[in-house]
Amino acid sequence: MERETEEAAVVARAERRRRSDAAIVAAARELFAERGFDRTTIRAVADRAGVDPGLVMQNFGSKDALFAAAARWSAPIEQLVAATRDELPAAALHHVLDAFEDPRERAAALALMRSSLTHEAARVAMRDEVLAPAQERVADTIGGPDAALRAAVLNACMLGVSISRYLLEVPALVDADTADLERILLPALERITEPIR
Amino acid sequence: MERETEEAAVVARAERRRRSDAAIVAAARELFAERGFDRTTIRAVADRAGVDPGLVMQNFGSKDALFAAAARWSAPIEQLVAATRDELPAAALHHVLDAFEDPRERAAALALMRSSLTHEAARVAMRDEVLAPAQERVADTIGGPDAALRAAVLNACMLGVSISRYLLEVPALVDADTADLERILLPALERITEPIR
DNA sequence: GTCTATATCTTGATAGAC
DNA sequence: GTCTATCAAGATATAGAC
Repeated sequence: MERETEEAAVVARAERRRRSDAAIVAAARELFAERGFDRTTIRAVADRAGVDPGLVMQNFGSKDALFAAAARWSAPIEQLVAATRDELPAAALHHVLDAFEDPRERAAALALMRSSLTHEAARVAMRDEVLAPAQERVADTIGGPDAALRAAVLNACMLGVSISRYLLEVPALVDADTADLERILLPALERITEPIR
Repeated sequence: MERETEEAAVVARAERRRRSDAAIVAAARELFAERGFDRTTIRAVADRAGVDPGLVMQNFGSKDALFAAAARWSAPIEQLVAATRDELPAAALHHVLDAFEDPRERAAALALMRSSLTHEAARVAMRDEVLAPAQERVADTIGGPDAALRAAVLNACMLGVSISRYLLEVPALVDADTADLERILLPALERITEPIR
């Protein structure tokens, strides 16, 4: 009997730990997304998660490690690899816009994006783990001598629209819906991915 | 004679003040461009300018005021208003790229751009004093119901390319020269500014 | 597992000597 | 005009009690 209660205690402890960590990561994601890395404090994360600041350090080790756990953004690139050249512009557009639909993914994406200009780890993650894989897939589908540059420009345009819409909050882009963006953006993206004349 | 030496002293004092301020603003511009608002300290600015930290506060009052003096970016929009609809894509492209040629303007532009995602004053300045005026001029030239949105998307793409190239340092964009960017980007921008079919 | 207390550092800003 | 000295606030991180 003693054995069982011990096991139960271990399970309960692990469960509590799991819940605490989940709450901490969720709170960190939100705050990093709202304020960026530098202006987000361990204390503020602990407050929002309803735990003690010391616990955050205990469980994650450092602020940088917490950021890495919270701002990891892995947009699924299946739709990107599956797309033919003709489908590429629409696939790229929705590849990005879809990321801002699911609240969790949205917060993680915003956290990484907002910090990518002022936090070195975020910049490298954005460039090498988010943009580079997408660029590679797109370049493969485009082909030709300028493929890498064309894919990079396509990426850059989608990034600029995302930043303007979700971070800078440019009115015209905030007010626009998905259909508006498709109507204006798709023809332009087609000119980037189209075969060399 | 006493009068004249007094005047000379005043002039010399004003001259020294002018030089100190210029050195401080130049140093601040560089550091804000390199590290952003939060990671730039008054002490670091003073060090690079070769003056005392106290002098920076004395002459500018606050870190925010120093940022406003250093990161003010007023890209000339004459070429943008003068452009016809056909000339608009090229004018918009060079409107941006030219800003990164002159070292002083480049540093001021980078300072504002880098901080615009994490510093509220920089975000508002970027949105309302840099993007909005350009958007207005472009929209006027484009005309039609979607003019504002089209102009905003054009702005966003140029911003995304600038951020990817100068801040994130995406290799394919860093390696590209002006001619490369024109070749890839211009046809795409034309699709944004062209008349409704 | 969780929290308290605190060490250590760094910041923006101020007061006053020179 | 410029610099020295210092304040007060806030940060991350650590050690140890519970």
